Amino acid sequence: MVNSFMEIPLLDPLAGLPGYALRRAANAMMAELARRLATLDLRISEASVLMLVGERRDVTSSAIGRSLDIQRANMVPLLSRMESAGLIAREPIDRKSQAIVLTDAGKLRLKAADMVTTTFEADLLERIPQEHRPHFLPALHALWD
Amino acid sequence: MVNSFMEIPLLDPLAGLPGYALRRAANAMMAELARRLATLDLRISEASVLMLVGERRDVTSSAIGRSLDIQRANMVPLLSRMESAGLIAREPIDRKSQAIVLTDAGKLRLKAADMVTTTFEADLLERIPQEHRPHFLPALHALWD
DNA sequence: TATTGTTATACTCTATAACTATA
DNA sequence: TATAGTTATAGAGTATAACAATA
Repeated sequence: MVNSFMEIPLLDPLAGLPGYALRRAANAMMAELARRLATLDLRISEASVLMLVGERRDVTSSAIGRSLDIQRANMVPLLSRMESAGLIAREPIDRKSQAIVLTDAGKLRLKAADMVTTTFEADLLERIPQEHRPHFLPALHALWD
Repeated sequence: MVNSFMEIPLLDPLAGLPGYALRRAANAMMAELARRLATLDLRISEASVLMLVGERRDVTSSAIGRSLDIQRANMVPLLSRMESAGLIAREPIDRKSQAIVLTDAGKLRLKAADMVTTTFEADLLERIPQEHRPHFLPALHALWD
């Protein structure tokens, strides 16, 4: 053993980088959210679809994808799984487009997902010291758009 | 066409959720960083390894993984690719462990990666309005650990 | 006993190209 | 012409289980 302190993670030299910290924080929080949503047999992307469709009408697969930044092609297996699970149904808008709507089971699952995410968001904010808390969402939005 | 406003992304009902905004901001920023590092033929994980190993000595594959939150098993293909690219080499510590060290080419690539990430981090911070900026890193660290 | 390095495997997310049909 | 829905495919990250060899 050349260096006996080798195994002690003294100080992460990358921790001071906002971009790196952003990635680590997002990974940690999303892993926690995924764990909680798994109790409802939902992935994060599926819960997002439920919440989005629950508040809108006549939302097509493509429109959902644009909102959530998921490509058209990747919406196909996502919505297929949700349809197989009985959470959503497709209703024709015209001969080209279909509206994604929630089934009764989907609405019920949405209620449960809303409770989980509400608790999750509250827990997340509570971890941030009060003086930093009001600045968090505005800072994120500045990066997002 | 049932709803002519269907295609207009009026207001994302999920945008107010800090967790959702955290994910979107991290995705957007990491996509941008990945794009910039790609000009150096580096992935984010590879640049992270370069920066970590560049500041330490006798760091084993397992220790790097613990620092970067990458599992042992997933370090294997990562380091293999970097070794094939001539960026790192392995030096025996004992008959069980190997130290990951930077080759000359690795040190050169690290310098380039440092310039890219320094610019990236500065650009990231500049996008955040001044009054929110000092609160960003502390808030992220509160979520991370 | 615990840890290192490794192999194998599988799942999720993401990205691109291409095609058909319809607006 | 542009858009919707789809298929196929590939890359990247991540997760678990298992194994041999060594600390």
